[in-house]
Amino acid sequence: MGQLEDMYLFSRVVESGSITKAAEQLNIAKSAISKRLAALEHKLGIKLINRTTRKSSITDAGVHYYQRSKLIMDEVEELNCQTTSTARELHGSLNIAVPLSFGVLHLAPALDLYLKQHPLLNLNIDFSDKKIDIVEQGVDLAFRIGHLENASFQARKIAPINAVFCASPEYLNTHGTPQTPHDLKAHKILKYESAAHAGYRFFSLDGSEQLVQLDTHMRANNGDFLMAMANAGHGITYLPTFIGWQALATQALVPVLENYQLPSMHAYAIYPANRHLPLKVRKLIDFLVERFGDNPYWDQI
Amino acid sequence: MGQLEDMYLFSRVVESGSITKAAEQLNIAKSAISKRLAALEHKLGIKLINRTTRKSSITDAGVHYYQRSKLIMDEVEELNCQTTSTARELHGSLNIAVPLSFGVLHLAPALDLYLKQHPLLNLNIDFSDKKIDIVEQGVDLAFRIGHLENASFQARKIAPINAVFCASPEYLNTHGTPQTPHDLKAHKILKYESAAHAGYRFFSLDGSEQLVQLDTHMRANNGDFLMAMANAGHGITYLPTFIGWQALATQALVPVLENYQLPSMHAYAIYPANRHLPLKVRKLIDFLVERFGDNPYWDQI
DNA sequence: AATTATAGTTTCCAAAAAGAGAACAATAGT
DNA sequence: ACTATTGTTCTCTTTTTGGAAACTATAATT
Repeated sequence: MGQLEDMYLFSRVVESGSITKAAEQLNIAKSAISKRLAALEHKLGIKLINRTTRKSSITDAGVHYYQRSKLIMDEVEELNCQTTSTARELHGSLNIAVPLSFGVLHLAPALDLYLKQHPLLNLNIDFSDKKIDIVEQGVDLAFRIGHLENASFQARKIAPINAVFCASPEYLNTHGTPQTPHDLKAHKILKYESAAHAGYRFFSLDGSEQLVQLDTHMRANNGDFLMAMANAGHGITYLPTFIGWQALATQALVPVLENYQLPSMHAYAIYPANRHLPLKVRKLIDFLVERFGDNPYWDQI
Repeated sequence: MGQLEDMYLFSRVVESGSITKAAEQLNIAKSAISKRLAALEHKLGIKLINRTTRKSSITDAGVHYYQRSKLIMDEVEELNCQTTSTARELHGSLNIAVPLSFGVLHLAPALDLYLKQHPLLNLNIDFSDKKIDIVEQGVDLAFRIGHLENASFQARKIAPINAVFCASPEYLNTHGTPQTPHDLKAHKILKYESAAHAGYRFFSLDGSEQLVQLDTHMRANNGDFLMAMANAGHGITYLPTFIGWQALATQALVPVLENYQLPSMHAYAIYPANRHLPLKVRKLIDFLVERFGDNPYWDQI
């Protein structure tokens, strides 16, 4: 195998953190990686990765080689696209990680369309709400909903995410309809995700702000489940419209506290902070931005 | 084989001008080149070289791919050196073409030393006075003596080349010693090379210039032969000091017309006008410049 | 126009390289 | 000390690659 392929192999080892993980991601035997890495090191005459039985650490020379290799691989990729794309379609594989609900509900149909437009692309998709390390996992593209904390990657907004407090009419009939954030304390709250943010920060329409701590009746890391529970009258949930739009449209769920807002959120496409992002990925992002836009279809009802 | 290796293969085909020549230079069967080039084109989805049975011409896409490939290969080469050289010697192969006389007399001893300093280098040397196309031949380095006409390559002066009209004492005793350029018309001239420059342009020490056409008694494209003939009393020759220095020192040959000069010449190292010249080549040039200098040993007597 | 010479392709076969899988070795964490 | 896990080594199989010669097409020659 060629030098360029060795570079790729090596970069996968570096990014995934171990030979074993790299082998899994690349779907080849770890013995192959071990051998080729050793061969590369022998050819260069210098150790790139210090290996102990339990952990590997990159050497100084390895860091340098890795960084330069990245640039070179980017250039090759770019050249291949440039040379090819004049006469050909987007092709190759698209490795993406998507959050469960948003992925199933909105990305899946969009990807279906995108792949029909570019039949030479093949898709490798991982549904999960875990916040993966895109570099370590070696994915081309992932998605985040909410806010971006660290910026160890590039990001682009693909849609605004609105959410409303809502409940089933039956529930509200029984328990009453809250008029102020404070009223929520008397209600059963169905909350998304972990204990990370224990309180909600409300902005009223006149601009004033209040923080309200709420006990939760149920907690889950899946929006569809929370919607189903709200539908079944289990309480009030703060539901993104991309999940609840249809239920809200049919009045199966009714919004409450419409005069108050919580901090706005966005859906982001995130990708490794490389110098160059492959055309197939950029095009996909463009496509999604175009499809969802500033006022996505699920908010247009 | 890897993509990078394909690039190299392709560039050799482009530079040599044909698959067959590239195969000869690379010492592999032309069938291999044909197959791999076809595979590369297939992968890119575009023809890089238009082939007819008798000649090949590069396509537009091919030109683009070639140029970009060159840059990429340079970067890889540079990276390899950088990564490697911290802990290792110069290595790899050195492909050079040298002129016959100068090569045997002065480059050979220098190369001997250089290779002893860098034992991991292996040498591939072609002695010939033909002016080869360094790109087409795929050599790393070649040498020219005289003047550079076209500049389809980079060049660096490695030594001044002086030459004097001289003859054996016996000859001068018999035929007399010329005092002016014009006097040479009465002498037997042993001339280097072809009919290219039929006349000599003399500069006298006071700066005046005169062109003298001389008939030649003997013509050869080998300086050693001309020196031997002059030694044997066959006539007057315009002999570079790098050939004649010892004969001149021992008075086996005596200079004439020392008050006149011909246009000055230099020995040049020439190399392809790439962006980056390999370290092993640059070091060799440095070494030669250092060794010969502005006043080479053959002129210090 | 027929012939010749040459450049590239194809085909077949041998050789080399690469990957899989299992056994093995080494060590960090328990 | 034990265990789990990581990387290496070994053998075997599969895949890829390269060489040789036959084949094809066409430019140059006659």
